[in-house]
Amino acid sequence: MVTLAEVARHAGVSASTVSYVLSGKRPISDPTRRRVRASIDQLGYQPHAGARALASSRSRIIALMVPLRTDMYVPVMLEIAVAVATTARTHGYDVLLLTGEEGPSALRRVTGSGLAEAVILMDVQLDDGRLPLLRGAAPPAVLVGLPADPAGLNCVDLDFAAAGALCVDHLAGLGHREIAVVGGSPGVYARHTGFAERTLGGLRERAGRRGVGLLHRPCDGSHDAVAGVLARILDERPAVSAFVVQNETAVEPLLALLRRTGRAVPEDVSVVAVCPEAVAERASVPLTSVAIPAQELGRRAVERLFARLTGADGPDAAGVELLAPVLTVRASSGPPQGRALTG
Amino acid sequence: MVTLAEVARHAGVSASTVSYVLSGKRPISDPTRRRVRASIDQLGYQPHAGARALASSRSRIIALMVPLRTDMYVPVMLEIAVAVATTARTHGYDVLLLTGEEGPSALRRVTGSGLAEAVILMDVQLDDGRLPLLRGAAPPAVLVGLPADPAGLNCVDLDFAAAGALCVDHLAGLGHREIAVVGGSPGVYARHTGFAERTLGGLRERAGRRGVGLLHRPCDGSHDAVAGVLARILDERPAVSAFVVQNETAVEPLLALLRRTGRAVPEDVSVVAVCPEAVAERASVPLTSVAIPAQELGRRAVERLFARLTGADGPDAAGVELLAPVLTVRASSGPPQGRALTG
DNA sequence: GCACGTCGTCGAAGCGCTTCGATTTCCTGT
DNA sequence: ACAGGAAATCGAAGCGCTTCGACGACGTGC
Repeated sequence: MVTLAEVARHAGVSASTVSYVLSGKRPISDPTRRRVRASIDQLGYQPHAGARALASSRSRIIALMVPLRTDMYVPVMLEIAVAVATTARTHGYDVLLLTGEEGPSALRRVTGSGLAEAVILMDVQLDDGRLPLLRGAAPPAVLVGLPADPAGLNCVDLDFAAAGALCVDHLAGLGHREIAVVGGSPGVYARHTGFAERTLGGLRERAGRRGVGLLHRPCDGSHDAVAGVLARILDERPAVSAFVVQNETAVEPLLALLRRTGRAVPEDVSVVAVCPEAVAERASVPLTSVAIPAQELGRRAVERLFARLTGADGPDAAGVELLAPVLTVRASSGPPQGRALTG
Repeated sequence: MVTLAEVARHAGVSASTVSYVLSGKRPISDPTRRRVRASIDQLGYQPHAGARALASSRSRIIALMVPLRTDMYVPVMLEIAVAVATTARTHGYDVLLLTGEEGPSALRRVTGSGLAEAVILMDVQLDDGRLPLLRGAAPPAVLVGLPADPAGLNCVDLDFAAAGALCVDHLAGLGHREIAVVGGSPGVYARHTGFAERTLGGLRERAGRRGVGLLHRPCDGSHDAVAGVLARILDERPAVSAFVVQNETAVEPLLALLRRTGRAVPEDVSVVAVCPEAVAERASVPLTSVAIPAQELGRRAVERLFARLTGADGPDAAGVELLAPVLTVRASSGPPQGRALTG
């Protein structure tokens, strides 16, 4: 292994000079810098990460905690993770992958040992067990998701409440009066996952305001579960003319079942989804949908972290950033049967 | 921050004694050990990762390189990654997340700087650009996947060739004489992704041996793409009575299309998939399938890495480990129309 | 032509840990 | 009762890097 000292000897300068060339923290004359750079290249020098972390007490690593459960939005999770890693690299940082398994103690471990300088948490519950560790100053953190009480926390998420409202607005605008919501799996609600409840809140609020009927049913992604839920919905509210789906695995089963029971989309029923663009575009009927901007979420989370890490710890060190939802109209939504679009 | 020295002072011993208590590399008397342990707990001591890595030249970190593309088996990728992280933790290691974006140089970086002791690579291409860096001794690595020439490399993967053969055996055993293969997206083949080509090889070899007709078509996962591919297959080979699908996103579209065109599964056509169990179980018709054992792959990869890392670098330091495929019969396969099961 | 500030570089002191003798203590065998 | 060992602990020397104060060699202002 090549060390700084060897580079220094090779370039005929002191070790500290090489260090300053690398860090740019003190001015170095042009000829010297050139010489050092050449030696570095020639010897293939790579600074030792541990030594660097020890001396500078900065590891240049951030930890990313992903949920271990795989019952929800898996592709979204991976996309966020990849975006986090990519964005971190542009700042010269690497990403340590933590699973939820170890629980809150994992945070203490990587943070207390100086392994990671900061943390990004995904899949935050409304009342997450990891939150107490994060309030206040101790370790810099950004949550992807929104807990019940975000005071003193740094959060980024899609504005799911607004997303829900947007769906209702779109459908009500088309003339629908009865909407059914096919939600995430029951476990998602049992865990009080923020995004699910917030979407529901937004849907309800806006439906109430516009005088539209709303029926919500959690739903597993399996074909059978969707069939059961659909049957019950149509039984309870025969007047339902539109569905909002917030469960990507339920999308195709739902469309298939509607087709099979002779309901054309969008002529007989409209379907609006909250899901990644890729899912909406490739569905058997291209879906009118509110996109889940996975990449953007990952990127924003990292940017906020670095703002906090490098910035002057300004007044906006903490705070919530909700991305505005965007609804894209595709083929799956239209005015309800027998009615013209009323505008 | 609490240091080793403070713990030592608090316990009334020398720093080295504390270190030996922690590492167990030298015998420490029971009373002393107890005292040290108590001090550690009381002070909330956590060893500094960088210092430890510097002094011992072991970072206790392995790097995991995941593909950045999201066109293939995304949930499988995440599941492998999580299994890798979890298994690594049981050995006291953490996992650094690398994306394919940086390319081979990322390997050099994390490895050359001592950041990671070893590497696990996912989504290996038949002729992967990262392979040259890995041949021979330099840095310990395990591939999840199988390149064209695995000489000198350490690989773990499902035996996709055997999986293909197994599918043919199952269908031929039921009496099918014409099989169509709905493959991964064209990009997968263009990139010469190992598993896709190996499955195809296994399918072809066994089909040839058993005198069964085989037609292969790459296929995107979108509904329209599946529709196109299906139409062409039925056009070219009207006698096709069974499908093998190796593309989880194509599964539901295919089933929906078969239904829509009045072909019952499994009465009129059989469908066998190579996909994760979860997908097979939850499909609109539960699928006879060869499982992709994501967790197992992740776990085995890590175990092999540690065998190599800690082991005596025995003769089997390198080598290929192919997991035997398991075919589970579910509802989607049966004898072809108008024929009894011949055994 | 002399005090003074700059610029570029060097030396040395750590950062917190591991590890390798060396040292002390206490047992064992005879 | 005494040499010889084993067992338990200590001290010190790094691991490779960053960083701070210091220092020589300049140019500048009067």
